[in-house]
Amino acid sequence: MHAPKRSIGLIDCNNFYASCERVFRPDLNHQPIIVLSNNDGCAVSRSNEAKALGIKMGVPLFKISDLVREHGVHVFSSNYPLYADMSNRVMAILREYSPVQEVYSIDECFLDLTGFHDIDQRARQIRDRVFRETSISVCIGIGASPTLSKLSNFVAKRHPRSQGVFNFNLLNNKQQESVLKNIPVEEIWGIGRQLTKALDVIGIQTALQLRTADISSMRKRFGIVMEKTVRELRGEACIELTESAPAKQQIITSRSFGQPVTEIEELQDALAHFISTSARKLRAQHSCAALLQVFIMTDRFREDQPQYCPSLALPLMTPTASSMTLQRYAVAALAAMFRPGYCYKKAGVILSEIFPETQFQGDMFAGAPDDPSLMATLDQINARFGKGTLKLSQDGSRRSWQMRQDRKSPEYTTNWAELPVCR
DNA sequence: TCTCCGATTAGAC
DNA sequence: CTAACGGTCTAATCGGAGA
Repeated sequence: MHAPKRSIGLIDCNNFYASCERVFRPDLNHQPIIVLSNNDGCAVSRSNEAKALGIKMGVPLFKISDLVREHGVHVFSSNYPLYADMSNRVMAILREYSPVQEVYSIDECFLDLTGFHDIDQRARQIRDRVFRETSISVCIGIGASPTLSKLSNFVAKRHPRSQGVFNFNLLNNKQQESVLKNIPVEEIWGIGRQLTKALDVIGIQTALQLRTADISSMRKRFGIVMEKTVRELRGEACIELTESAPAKQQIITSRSFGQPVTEIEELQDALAHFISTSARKLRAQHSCAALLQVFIMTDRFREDQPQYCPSLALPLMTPTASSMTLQRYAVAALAAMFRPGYCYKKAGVILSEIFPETQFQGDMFAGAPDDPSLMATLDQINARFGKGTLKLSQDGSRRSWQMRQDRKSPEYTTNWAELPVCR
């Protein structure tokens, strides 16, 4: 007896960040748009028109400035509060269509559609409803495994004839083969640049060739991940959907600076801010951390300048989630590492060795532990009155290090103060 | 020789 | 005018240290 064939759906928003920007700027429909990464560095989302101009994913803005000027490409800084809010709206709608949802990233989610009647029809309903209620268009791929659902999503995106929905399960073997033959291996989930190169060496270039490769020799040569990928291509679901995200094992906050930083005070201010962000995330998942790592670095692209990229790991005797305690350690680490005379371009903090907070509460022999109620109060006030209402004195008084965001749209859906006013 | 651990690699978005 | 290239996260694997 083998398991009945499953129908996994993968719903992916089209050009998500660019689409979010267009929801509130309908005048930009049919115009080329790009959205930039942090610090206005690289293009990370492009409307179809921008793709048609040849703007590649991840290209730095300065390399396409001519193209942008000549074709009047509309350029936006990333507006995460807006994208996160739009994402929540889309995901809430999708959740209504299956008892099993895994939100995989800000713009895509898996739905287990196994057992539903007329799945194609249901997928089209989902797509129409999401567009009607959010103005975001999505494509839906369906397959017997998560890998096949991703692959089907790729087909749905690439072929307009599919009208945004492609169900691999409806194909006979001959049709499956002709689809897989036309998909290059690098489009398969889990096959990145390095594996593509290594597979090419042994003559595997298409999804069909990978599906028919010998499992045990693929495993021996490439490891367990590859074995699962091959099995999934054959319709055997090896990757389980996980509905609730497990607590993070590691929390990183790091940023490139808007301009080079030379003074220790500015780095201190930035690190204090990064600690606040990380510690808040830590408390939100009811954890505490036993290891703090701090790093600062110069600009690796400036080969003409001296480079210095120190980092320091501080094991914490008592695990903590207190912003104050962590800030003190971070400042001490910085003092130990800092060397004057360098142009620093980036810094960050890493919290790891993360445990549930309860595990370390009420140890009366550990000396004076951090008082969690102080941080809880701070979090509550900020939740009620807005991010940054109350913060510690180290954090964020100096702004020279902040990232560039010259072209950010208003936070239309989450901030009254940024709503454009009609007059 | 086996096991554990930190560092490195690869991938996703 | 110039200079300008992102941020988080996980899992697997590797290689050395210590049992």
